[in-house]
Amino acid sequence: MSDRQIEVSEAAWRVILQEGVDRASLRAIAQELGTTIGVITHHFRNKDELMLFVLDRVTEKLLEPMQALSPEVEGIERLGRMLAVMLPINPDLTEILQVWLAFLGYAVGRDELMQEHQKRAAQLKDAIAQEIQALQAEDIISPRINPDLEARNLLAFVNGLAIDSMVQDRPLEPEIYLELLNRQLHAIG
Amino acid sequence: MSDRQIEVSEAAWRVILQEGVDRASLRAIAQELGTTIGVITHHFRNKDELMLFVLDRVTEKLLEPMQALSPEVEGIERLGRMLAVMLPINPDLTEILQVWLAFLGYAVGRDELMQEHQKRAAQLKDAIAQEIQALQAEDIISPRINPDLEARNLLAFVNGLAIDSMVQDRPLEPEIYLELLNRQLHAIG
DNA sequence: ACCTTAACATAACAGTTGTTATGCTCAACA
DNA sequence: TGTTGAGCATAACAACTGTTATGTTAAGGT
Repeated sequence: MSDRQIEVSEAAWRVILQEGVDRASLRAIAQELGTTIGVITHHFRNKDELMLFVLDRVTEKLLEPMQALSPEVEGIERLGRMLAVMLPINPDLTEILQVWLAFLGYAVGRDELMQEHQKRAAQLKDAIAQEIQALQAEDIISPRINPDLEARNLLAFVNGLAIDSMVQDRPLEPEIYLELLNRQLHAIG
Repeated sequence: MSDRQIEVSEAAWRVILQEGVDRASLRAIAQELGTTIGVITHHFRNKDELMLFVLDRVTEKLLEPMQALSPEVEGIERLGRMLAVMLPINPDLTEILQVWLAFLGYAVGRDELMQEHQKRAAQLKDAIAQEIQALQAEDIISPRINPDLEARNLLAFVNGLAIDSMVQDRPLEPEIYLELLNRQLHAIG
């Protein structure tokens, strides 16, 4: 994972946002980078490898802030914060979610790529489920609920809100997204 | 909207599911149809028009069962049924949702196409919001909640469940999706 | 019998795609 | 000083893209 690879992937990132995944050709990416395709072919075996690299960066950008959460944040609020990093509440997150959605749609009809999504979704789900279990151990959440199911439920909700922000003509105010998320958490705690 | 146009769009539908939107070329669609591309070019001005036609069919297949709901079904159950037609609880719906997701991802970086999605999403949202208002008029739902916001909230949830069924390695049981939806409805009623 | 038109098939078009091979340049090292 | 390799540019490749023009065929109407 060299610096140059990251630069290339970020050029690809921008092309995907502006033109769409399927139109993110090597030449278009190279142009966005301000070079020729030689740079890309030198740093990546082929296009698929580059695309997977970009997808990796999407996952990173979502998982990182989750794992970087201060240990001071505890209880239900911690769970809320973990989920809030997937909410379309600032331009950065909106970008990430757009690229994620582009890749997800791109994976329909591409079984191998869809499996990659499943791997990453499983990671996310496990992280949330684990946190729920921790909260159960602290008697903050009822032991009767199923951590795995609840994690999927919550992730479905934040994913849905991400889509909402793109398909509704205007996204809701950030505070409202957060409020809706809190309502979900309240239903558990 | 001739019969032949529908046949072509359904061939396109199948190619999208099996190969992906971006790989649904005119030649691939014609082959799936068992003809040559002459059929397509004769019945559609260009490819974009065909694609929009397919997108229309996605919306139809979601809105139709919503509007076809028997007037006997009333109250909260009616709202639930309206939303349940977007749940990944049978193969047909799973197909529809996959094509929808493929198109949605395809729309990232294509502003015109994204606006089409927004139009259709607005239709859906209005239908749900209207039903909520009706329930408020019948004193079944608190007048304090915002129909529009609640409609977006509920749609986000069912959309999220649709995504869940694709990115999690195994979809949940149909009854569980329905149960999760019911929980959402309970939080309102 | 003649004309028209719908419904295709076929072919050619210029443009774009990812991949591969080859060549260049310059810094690091022996 | 000579050699090696990384980093990149350039060019050529066959395969594929949507669009358009031009046939062909058969049915319907007059």
